[in-house]
Amino acid sequence: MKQEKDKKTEDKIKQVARMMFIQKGFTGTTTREIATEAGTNLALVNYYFRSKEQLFKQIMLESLHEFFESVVDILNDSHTSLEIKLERLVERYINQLNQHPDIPMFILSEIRSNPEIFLNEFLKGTKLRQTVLFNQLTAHLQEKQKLNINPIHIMMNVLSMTLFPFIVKPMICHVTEMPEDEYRALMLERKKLIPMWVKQMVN
Amino acid sequence: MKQEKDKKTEDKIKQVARMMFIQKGFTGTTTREIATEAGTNLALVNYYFRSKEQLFKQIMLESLHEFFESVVDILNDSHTSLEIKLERLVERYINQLNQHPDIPMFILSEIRSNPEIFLNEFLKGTKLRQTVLFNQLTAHLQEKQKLNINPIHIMMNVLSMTLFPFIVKPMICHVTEMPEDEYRALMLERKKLIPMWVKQMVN
DNA sequence: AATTGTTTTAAACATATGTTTAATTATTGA
DNA sequence: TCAATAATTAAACATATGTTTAAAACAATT
Repeated sequence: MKQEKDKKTEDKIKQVARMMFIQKGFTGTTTREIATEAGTNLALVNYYFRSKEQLFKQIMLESLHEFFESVVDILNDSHTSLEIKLERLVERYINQLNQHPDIPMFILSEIRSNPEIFLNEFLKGTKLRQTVLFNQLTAHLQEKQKLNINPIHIMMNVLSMTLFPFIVKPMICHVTEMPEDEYRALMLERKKLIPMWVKQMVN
Repeated sequence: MKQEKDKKTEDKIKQVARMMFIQKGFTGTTTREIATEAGTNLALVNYYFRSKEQLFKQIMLESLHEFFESVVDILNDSHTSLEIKLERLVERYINQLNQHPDIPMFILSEIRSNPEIFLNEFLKGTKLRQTVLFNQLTAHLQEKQKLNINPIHIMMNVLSMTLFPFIVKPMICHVTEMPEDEYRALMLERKKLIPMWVKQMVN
């Protein structure tokens, strides 16, 4: 072991690579850029991570984990009502997205450019229909005589209204001539609004 | 002029390039692939379109036009009510998306990898706040005493619920274990559902 | 201080890819 | 038919980029 003052080069490379991959994707990022940005030598990227692809996979796995982990325990909490789950889910997701607004586009872009590998390798075993939330939602729609509405619709609406605004932020800010911080404030309002709208849908 | 039987090579190149750009993005597509796929010589891509970038810009402009044109006349029709506009907007968008489901991701990916150039060059002059729909929506919310809800929220919800499901189709089909045609059927149901949900939001 | 193992470096390698060139072939109009 | 213009081709060019190599610098242990 050598240095303690500045972060070990291995970590520095990874940290820089994460930022760049998330911002510009796998093909949009070069090993030389990573090395330069990390203030190290080009060969060290391969020395520590074997290949660009290995490095990428590590980072993608962590991003996915970060992205799903934060909500999976809410989805499967058997002690809370549907309403509470909705509120918590949206609240936590929007907080998460405010901190890491580029993660969804990062994941979606990589799915697009490599669907099979991505879905099979990274997302195997992720089953939405078996969550507590999904079952509660299904039961609730039955009670309310809304059998014509597939619960997937409602799940999709929650995800759509929560995630999509972050995905299209640059575009919306542009076509509405809205500064970024004003947009961010709007996003925070949605923590209360989305659960309210969804409740209207299912009642 | 030479051939009439098969489409002129220039058109063939463009047609093939469009498919590939939309599916795999700018950096994910090579001029050699385009040439091979079009059954022509590599140099002809540059012969007819000067550069890969020129070719891309043409295609992107057309895609954007295709994407916005189909709805801009609905947004600005001064003879229809808010309700009718919502219904028509969602209906037409979903039809459009069923035919070209990859266009949104295509546009969003390119914005991501090149935000400034994209927004300034391709989207200048697109102003959502000046549409008839936006004004009607604003007035409606005032009438209904919903001044605390920024009309942008509602616009965003319409776009979110309409577009997002197409963007995440591969992912959702995977985590819900749903075949693609079943998913497509769900999407068609949303033509009626989304306007209904949005009306609940604003009333 | 010498040995050993780790980290860092510069350079080279191999390949991919956008672009250009110069020559050849095909088409058109006089 | 023939000259001029357009279309096509194979090859070369220039550069970018992931990866590897071999040597040097460094750190730690004995």
